[in-house]
Amino acid sequence: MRRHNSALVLDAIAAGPGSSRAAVAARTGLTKATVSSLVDRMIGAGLVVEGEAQARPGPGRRGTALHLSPSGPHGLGVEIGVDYIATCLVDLTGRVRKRWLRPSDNRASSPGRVLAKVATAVRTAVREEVPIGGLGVAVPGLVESASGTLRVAPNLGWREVDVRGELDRRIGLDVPVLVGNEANLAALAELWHGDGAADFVHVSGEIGIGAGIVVDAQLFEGVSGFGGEIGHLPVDPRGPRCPCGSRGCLERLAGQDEMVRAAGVSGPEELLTRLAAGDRTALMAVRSAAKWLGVALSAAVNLLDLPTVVLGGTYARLEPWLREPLEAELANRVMSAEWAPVRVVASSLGAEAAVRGAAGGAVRAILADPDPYVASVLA
Amino acid sequence: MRRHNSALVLDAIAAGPGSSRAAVAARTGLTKATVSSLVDRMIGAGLVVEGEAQARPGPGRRGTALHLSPSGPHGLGVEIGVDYIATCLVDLTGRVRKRWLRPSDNRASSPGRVLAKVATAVRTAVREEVPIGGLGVAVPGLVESASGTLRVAPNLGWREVDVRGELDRRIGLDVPVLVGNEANLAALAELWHGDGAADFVHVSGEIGIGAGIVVDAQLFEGVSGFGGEIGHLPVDPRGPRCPCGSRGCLERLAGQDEMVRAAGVSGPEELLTRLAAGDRTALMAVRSAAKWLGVALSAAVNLLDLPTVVLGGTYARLEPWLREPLEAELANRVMSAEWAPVRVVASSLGAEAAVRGAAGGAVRAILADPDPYVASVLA
DNA sequence: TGAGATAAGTTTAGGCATCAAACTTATTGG
DNA sequence: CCAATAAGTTTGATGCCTAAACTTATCTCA
Repeated sequence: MRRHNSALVLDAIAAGPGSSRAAVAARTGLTKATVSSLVDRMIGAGLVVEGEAQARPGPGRRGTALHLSPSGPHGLGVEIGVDYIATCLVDLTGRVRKRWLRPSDNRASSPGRVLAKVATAVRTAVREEVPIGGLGVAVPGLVESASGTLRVAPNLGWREVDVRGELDRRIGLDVPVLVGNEANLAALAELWHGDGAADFVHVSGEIGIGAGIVVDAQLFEGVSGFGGEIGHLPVDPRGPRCPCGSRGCLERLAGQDEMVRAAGVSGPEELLTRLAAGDRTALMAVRSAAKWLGVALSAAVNLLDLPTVVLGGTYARLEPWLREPLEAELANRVMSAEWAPVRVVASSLGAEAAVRGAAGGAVRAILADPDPYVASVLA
Repeated sequence: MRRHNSALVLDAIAAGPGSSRAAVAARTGLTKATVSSLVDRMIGAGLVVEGEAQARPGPGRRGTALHLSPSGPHGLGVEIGVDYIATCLVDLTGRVRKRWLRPSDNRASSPGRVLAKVATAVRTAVREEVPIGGLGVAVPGLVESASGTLRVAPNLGWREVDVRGELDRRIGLDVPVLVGNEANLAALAELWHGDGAADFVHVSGEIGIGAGIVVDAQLFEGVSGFGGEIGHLPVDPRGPRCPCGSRGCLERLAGQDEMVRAAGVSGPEELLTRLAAGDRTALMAVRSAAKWLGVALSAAVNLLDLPTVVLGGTYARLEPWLREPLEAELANRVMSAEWAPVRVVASSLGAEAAVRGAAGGAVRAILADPDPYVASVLA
């Protein structure tokens, strides 16, 4: 009962920062008395702080503003990329306190060695002297989220790695550890920090192509966490062979590597300069990727009836060149398109989305069900 | 609180019919005292009945078996087909008490005239003298389930029909009215009465092709209830024009009408006899439909990672001829297929699934949240 | 400047569902 | 027929919520 209502109240405060107790009561349908007692508990636990009394138009006592505490528990996010390890520390409101990025060729290292680096990164962040409420880890592969096990990460060459267990062992931190697929966490970050859309596919093009599907403000994980794995949708049955064993996979036709190869450049940075300069080969390469992306996305959009496509990762920066051909392809293939066209937008977080999602996920767990945390602090 | 626990307890009784109060307590984690009081309430409201005391292996008092009451509130389901109106009455356990089927060319009638017939069907069922706890209506079109409004039903030629409102007006029955898409309700029926699979796509081929997607024992409705509308997935970009305005829609290539046309027969019945007789044209027609079906289903299966495809409606009876080419197509196109092949099974309910789903949905609403019903009965 | 009006937030008394533990009832087996 | 065992009920305590009265703070108007 209290558990449920605590979540309700905290959610109201998060949704409307600066609300008074009375406003929260009106919003949640609880009585002022109940809200008062729950809020006091959460202030005691350091989740909520009181702010200035707000002005009001007419007569009457002014309400005291309530906010999520910026010095409350922080979420620590780590992203294990193919060639880097990114870390960031966010507070309850989602603001980034500090971030780190260190290059690391994880493809060439064993899981053990990489996780040791992750542990070092975590220890560095812990030195910031802010309370850590949870740890989130984003990995570019298939994750069984319940156990925190990485089943397979093709682009790292890893299989069956008990990420949660390993990290629990390597860092003495007694906090919940969330392990998630990089694309899924990026989609969640977009949900929390984006333009407010609650239904979309978020495609992030890094070395691989991942998609996170958000329906009704909830991540759609699919049956075995495999949901939304769009990278290996076979878009061209007669296309080139893919390391996964199939033919004409999206990733093979629209991934970063393929764009770079087709454009004849050294990497994504050069690709961007060439595009800006109007280089014909580069433009063609991106246009072709957009077309294949459109084929795969239209299947998702048709089936799940999603109104929005968010371009994340490398695709975010390529948006000016991707958008038009992608929208054309979608308009052609999506059945409800002429009635309600699919919106294509660039992610506001870009390549940073995954870490932000990992860090956010760690604190969101507290926000979604604060009572256990409150109880543990007050005990 | 009580509301939540009532649902918990009733769910335990439904899942394990014949359990004792003590067993339910163990299963739900509530105390025996709490379970006793909740069960007594539900017995009072006529949802639950006590059965014989069960034998037990050792010493100790025997528990009294608890069952969902077969004389409790019944669900009344009505299906508005293109050329028939089907009705059925089911009890809390899902057993069919009685069913009706009357031919009716609904394509040629106005919504008002058809809904008048539905009202008559409802009145007939009410004469059975069993308590009606809810009414479910299955329609072959796009439904906004919250309001009970039919947005559009291409195969009936209807648009914007307030089905719930109209029926509320025409029948004096004061019960909740559930309006749902025929394919979605059929999928739910399969979930409740099928072989226990909790994740599948259910495709039903009637005049149109509808799909219901069930993930984690929950119907996936999509953003605007449009989810899983597979009938107009464009499977062949260069295919024939479809009344919907697009080209090469699945429905146009694999629907009942197309199979019948391609086989050169008068209707589905004749198609079946010809198939049984080994008629070459009929076999080819079905094989082609299976191929297109495979194209559309593989997109769904890839994206949602579903392990099972259920053939419903007319397809259920065609399963012996559909299965092999369909499985071949899926094996080819589904990425995870060689690792975990997609199972193709025939629906156990066939053409009856939609009515069953409508009737079941009406009572499930009570099972899922019994307290309001209990309160209203005891008041 | 002060009384009246208005609204925020707190206190208090009461209700209701749950739980733990004691108790009653039913059954088996020596 | 009595000890052991388990189902189900009764009882008293606890915790959380609510309604309603109360206190505090602020504005407005005379």
